Amino acid sequence: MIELTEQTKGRTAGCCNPDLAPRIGPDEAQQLSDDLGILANPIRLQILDMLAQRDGHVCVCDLEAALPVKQPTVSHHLRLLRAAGLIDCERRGLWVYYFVQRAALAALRARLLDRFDALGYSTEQHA
Amino acid sequence: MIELTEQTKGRTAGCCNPDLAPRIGPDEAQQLSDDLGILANPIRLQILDMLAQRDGHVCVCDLEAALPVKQPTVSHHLRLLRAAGLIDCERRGLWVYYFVQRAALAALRARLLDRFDALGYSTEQHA
DNA sequence: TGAGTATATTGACATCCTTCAATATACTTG
DNA sequence: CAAGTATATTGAAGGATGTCAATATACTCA
Repeated sequence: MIELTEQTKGRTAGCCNPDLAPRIGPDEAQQLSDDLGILANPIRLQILDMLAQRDGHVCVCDLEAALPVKQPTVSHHLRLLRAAGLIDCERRGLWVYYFVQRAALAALRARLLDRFDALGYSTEQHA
Repeated sequence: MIELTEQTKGRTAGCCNPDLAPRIGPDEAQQLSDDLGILANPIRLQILDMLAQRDGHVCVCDLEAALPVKQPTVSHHLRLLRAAGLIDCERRGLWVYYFVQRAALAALRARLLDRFDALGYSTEQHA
């Protein structure tokens, strides 16, 4: 009689690769998921797009005027993007000017690309 | 007296680029956001990773064994990934085998990269 | 046909996310 | 300091998302 391991206990044979495991661990998966999550919102994407357009700084009232949400919502998304390190701001008098953190954006892009390539092209080159 | 347009009405001058607008419209932003959203979950990332590893098909029981969530949850995420077109499945007898849709993954990757490059490198080349 | 296994679906619950009105804070200008 | 404007924060409401127990469905084998 064969001892069943915890892994295989309760599963019949015949279909299974009992040693299958993700190459990304839970922590890395969570980190990557957070990276993607901060981008996964139409307002935030549009904000990033506008900030990237005007490499010089952009004041909040312009963003507000160009977006289909109210001022507190714009402020909310700006805060999330700032907490994620993707943008930063600078106060000039009455106005606050936001700008993209290109280094952070580039790092995020690199992380996503690494993962994506590992995902899509590990065993075959093309569909 | 100067007529105020709808755009500039209610805003003072002095800080503003009144003609600022996102290059991505609401629809495209929503689509991109959906693309990112389907990836923005640790379980789904790990599922995609495992499916990409074994290019041959993988049965659900293996996924279930390797993931820290229960069977209905695995099934739920598989359904979302399938609805997004990123994976598909095939029944063989009692078991259902899932596999990556490499073409769809490649297309998604391309869409994200396009946007990302437009975002990060429109006016300057490096941080 | 009936018992058993693999996967899917349903329904409920908790948590997070988005949004906004109301309010607070920061700053300028008179 | 007072009044006015720009932005941030708070608190609440509604919707979306993730999870699981229970159950249903699909299939195999005796």
